[in-house]
Amino acid sequence: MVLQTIAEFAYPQRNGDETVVKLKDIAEACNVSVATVSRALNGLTDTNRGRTEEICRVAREMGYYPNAAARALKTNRSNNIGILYEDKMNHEYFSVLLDSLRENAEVNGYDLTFISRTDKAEHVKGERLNYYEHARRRNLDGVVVIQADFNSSEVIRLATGSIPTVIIDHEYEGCDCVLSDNRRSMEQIVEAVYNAGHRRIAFIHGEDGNVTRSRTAGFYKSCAEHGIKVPQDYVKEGHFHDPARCVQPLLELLNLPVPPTCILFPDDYSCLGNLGVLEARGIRIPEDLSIVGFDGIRLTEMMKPHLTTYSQDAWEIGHQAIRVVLDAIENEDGHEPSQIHVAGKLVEGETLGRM
Amino acid sequence: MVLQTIAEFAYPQRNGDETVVKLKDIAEACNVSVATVSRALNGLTDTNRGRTEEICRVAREMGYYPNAAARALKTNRSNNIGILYEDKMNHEYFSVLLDSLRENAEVNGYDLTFISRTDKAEHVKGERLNYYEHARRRNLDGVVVIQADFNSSEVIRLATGSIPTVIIDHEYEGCDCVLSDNRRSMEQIVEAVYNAGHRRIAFIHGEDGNVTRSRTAGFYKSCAEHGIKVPQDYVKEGHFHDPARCVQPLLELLNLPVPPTCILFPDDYSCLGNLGVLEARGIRIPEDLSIVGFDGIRLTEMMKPHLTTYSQDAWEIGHQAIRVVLDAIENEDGHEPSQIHVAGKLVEGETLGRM
DNA sequence: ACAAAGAACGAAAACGATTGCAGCATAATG
DNA sequence: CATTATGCTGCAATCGTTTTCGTTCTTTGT
Repeated sequence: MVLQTIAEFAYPQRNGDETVVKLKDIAEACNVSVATVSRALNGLTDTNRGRTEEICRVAREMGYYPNAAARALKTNRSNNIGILYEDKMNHEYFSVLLDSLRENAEVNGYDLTFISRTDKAEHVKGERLNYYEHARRRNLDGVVVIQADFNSSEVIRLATGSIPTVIIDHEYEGCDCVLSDNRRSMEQIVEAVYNAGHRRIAFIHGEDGNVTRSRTAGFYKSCAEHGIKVPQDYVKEGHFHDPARCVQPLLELLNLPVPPTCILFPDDYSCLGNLGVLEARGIRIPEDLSIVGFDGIRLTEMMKPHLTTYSQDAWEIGHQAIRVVLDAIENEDGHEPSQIHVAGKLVEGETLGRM
Repeated sequence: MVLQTIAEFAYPQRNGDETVVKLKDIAEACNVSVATVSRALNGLTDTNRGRTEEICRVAREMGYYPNAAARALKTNRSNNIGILYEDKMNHEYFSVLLDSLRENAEVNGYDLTFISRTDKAEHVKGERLNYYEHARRRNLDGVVVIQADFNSSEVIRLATGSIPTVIIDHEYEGCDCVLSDNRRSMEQIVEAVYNAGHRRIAFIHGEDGNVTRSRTAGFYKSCAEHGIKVPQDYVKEGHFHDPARCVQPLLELLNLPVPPTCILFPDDYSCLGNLGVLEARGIRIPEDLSIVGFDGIRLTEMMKPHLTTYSQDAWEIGHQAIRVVLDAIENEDGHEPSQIHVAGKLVEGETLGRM
């Protein structure tokens, strides 16, 4: 079956049509110079209308596509945007983000390339190439930093270098960045929990960092605004995407003399992964305890009961990131660094009960 | 705090060090010709030992890195490998695979670029660029197809074209491909289930395709080998990564006069997502029913009870894919197309009970 | 000591595109 | 009709490398 399909489409002249069409070929076919062809294909103004159309037609017929390397060499533009991330990307948020970046770059005619740090050049053998040099070497037009050690000199070098760079989920002063609006999202969550009647709200946050600080700030602020006084032992440190390291704080909360009626988790994973702990103690969700996750991973919708969580708009973040970096690239002079906060939205599941 | 850090590393001469060092600069500094510098840096033989070392030293000191575009133009090699995937990549398997590809490419001095199909060129405006042309145009040295419509003429064009291509999880005759050994993995699962004492084993498989066929074949084969006669209505069609579309077949199985004692799901998602259905009917896992997933996503370890599943070795698949495509690239003539099957391993959770 | 071989290097031609400049028509203007 | 403006076009330089080929100078063998 499959073989049939292949045969059907097979290209017997496997090497036959491998000649690459270049400007020169079109020029000869049209009896004009390469310069004219180049101008015509690039849609420059000073070209004869009729001839331009003919050249374009012939180019299409001959299957012409510009050689990216030659063009990059000459114009110093690669139509390529670098993606920097250091750790593994085993998180749905990143997957969606990456998809978004790719698609948004694509519609603008840009490709995405991962920035690595190795190089085969002899004279630097063994040495690690720094990100910035790598980006320069690859003629990248811009860079999107998805996830990295934001305090490393390397990343800062990149952000302050001459290549347009946008940072995701971290703030550098004077640099372009796009962030999930962590502060506001916590506020929204607290608001919803409050509206459901809860007054004893606990928060297990992730490890220290930008994200955690924003969320914690949002949590306290919103509680204060609703007149809730948060006991000190209602806020515990857990760990992102690591249920095992959230067990301890969770148990501490449950064992409190006056335990919370609702617990906010650092993310969906650490929440879902601890359902077993709750079940083991005979705690019913949401009758006995309400829980709220964060991220809105797909599984939260599939499970019973649906997890109440907060969906970060990873797609929009990617969209904005590309928009900003393209502006920096194509609008070189007039570009003003901007810090964009992207809001997500609460996903109403079934684990937040009314009190 | 963050600002401090930035200030610390700040590069006040934000444009000062932006001059790019090229061969010519090194040549002048060393009083030799560019040709010599090029040869020295590339480690060619016909160069003086002492001078070569000096040139390398100077190059390093001046912070030289070759211009990728110029090199690509001249050598017709970009040190760039294309990645093709069409759908969204919201699946852990793909994330790991991508990470693996990236890292394995990186240690070999290659970068990864996504293949898209748009282009800004005037004469093709509006028309979709086909994958093959895009790959050529970008001077990609090789392509890894992660996920695509394998029956489309475009993909086949790519696989049969002159650019080294390796296909993941699909078989084309005469083409390089790396696959999860779906057949064998099902056999291993059935074996484990059999050893746990089960004789009434049902299988909900995913939608039709290569993967499903291999798994189904493995299922039947292994059952036969163990002397199990599989009733026709023990094998149902479900859908990958879509719990909702697995509910129907699941219910049909549960309502059977002689229901199975163990159900194999197409993947972890469709399994986990249906735990609620089972719970709603008061079915205890694994006392009343054993279930087995597929994929080994992280959440399966975090949940209680741990899901018994089968972990595909995505990392190894990526490793092999890069190995194969690099061989095809660098060993152009002597390369023999190979079909590599990568085995995974059973993850013993707690949802497979003894009968 | 002399021819042949070998080692190391430089000059220059590519690679395929873009673009400033000059030229040559033709059209517009006085 | 002479002059200037305008619209297209081609020539050639250029981007930063790699690589062929020839030259020079040193080494080796007899």
